Amino acid sequence: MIRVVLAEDQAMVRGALASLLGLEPDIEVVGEAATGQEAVAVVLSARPDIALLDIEMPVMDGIAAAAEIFRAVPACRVMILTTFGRPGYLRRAMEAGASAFMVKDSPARDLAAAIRRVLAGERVIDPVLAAAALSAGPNPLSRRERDVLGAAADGSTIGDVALRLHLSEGTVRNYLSSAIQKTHARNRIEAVRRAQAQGWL
Amino acid sequence: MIRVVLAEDQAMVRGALASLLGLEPDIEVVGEAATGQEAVAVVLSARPDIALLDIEMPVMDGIAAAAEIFRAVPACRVMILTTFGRPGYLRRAMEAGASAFMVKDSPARDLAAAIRRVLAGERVIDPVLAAAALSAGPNPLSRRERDVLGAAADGSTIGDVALRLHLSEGTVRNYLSSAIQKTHARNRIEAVRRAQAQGWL
DNA sequence: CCTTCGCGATGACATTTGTCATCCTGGCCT
DNA sequence: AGGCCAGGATGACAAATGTCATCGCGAAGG
Repeated sequence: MIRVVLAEDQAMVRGALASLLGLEPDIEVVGEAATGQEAVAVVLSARPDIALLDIEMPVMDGIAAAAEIFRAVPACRVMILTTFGRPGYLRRAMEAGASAFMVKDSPARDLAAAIRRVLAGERVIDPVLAAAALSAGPNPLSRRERDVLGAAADGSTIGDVALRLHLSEGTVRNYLSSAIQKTHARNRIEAVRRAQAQGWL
Repeated sequence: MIRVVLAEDQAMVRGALASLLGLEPDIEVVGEAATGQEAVAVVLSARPDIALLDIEMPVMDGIAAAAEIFRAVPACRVMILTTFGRPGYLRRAMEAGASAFMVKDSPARDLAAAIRRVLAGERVIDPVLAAAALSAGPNPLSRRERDVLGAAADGSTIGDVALRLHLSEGTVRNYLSSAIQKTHARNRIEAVRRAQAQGWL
């Protein structure tokens, strides 16, 4: 039996995926989690063969959880299953030691197949996404540029961001300006959208 | 047997939900769709007892599909199952004739139960959301304010929006300004976020 | 050792944005 | 007929935003 731990924050989707995997005769869901933190804990106690993680989760996101599981339980293969096929996500997932990266709009039948392939030692990566990630290149934003852009994403004014990050307003403006240029955007909002679409941020 | 048509754009989630419902002895999934348009067509040909619709779908969203199904196939009860519990969504779904509104982070077991209750003639509405919708009140934005705010949501400049909507720049600024005030926001970006969070837009 | 680069800051500047008062139009309601 | 309101427009003005040049500092890296 292939023992799987499932992490996904939307309970109904989590339950549905569990029932989907339950249909497979050789797969068994031995644990569920709603946050990344919970996922790490469950994997530590259940010691599954596979950890199937969503990325968008509260408390700790799936990529951070992947890194932690990869470090603490090397015997457990980590698979990422996510809504948004963003090149930056794929890159970061691979760096975190994930063995697979797939998106939720591929067919349901592919999931079990991917699990078996991963267990056989293969790496499974959505081919469309792999191409996109390669052509997109790495994240051009510096650490600070990401921080500032991220802090401005919710509509905060420059003053707010400066306060929150303990920076001068002028400095915030400068980082924002360079982020705008690096993303080829025309203003802050476009820069945020572009960065999010690429999985930088 | 309760005959259900399932509309959801993410194939894997759709398949997983189908398998979840397949576990119920008295429920049968007789059709699936990935867009609202497809959902209407499938319901017209399959004549199910229940149409279970996601809201965020391409081509035609779930609310528009709900209205169309309610009009064309009154015997079919429409249920909305969505990621985002936004008060405005609930309100619009009810106006479109939906019999149920639930969010994907309630437990998986609730889904089949809700289907049975709807078929028994009940209306099923997430209680937390119902309270939020009542306290939030109706959408304060006028038709035009929504258009303009929606067109500005992707980071377009005022000039872009004016061009796209065939308005003068000054007019766009005025509508944007009043939308900002009605949403109690401090700038365009906050206004967009607030409006989206409420399900106006 | 010298260069480069990231971080942080300042000051100046042109644009964009948000706000307000005001005007015109055509429905709609009484 | 008169009043009211939404849509559309203009012009003026203050505030926020985006850009640029320039400076200092310290950590790599040749």
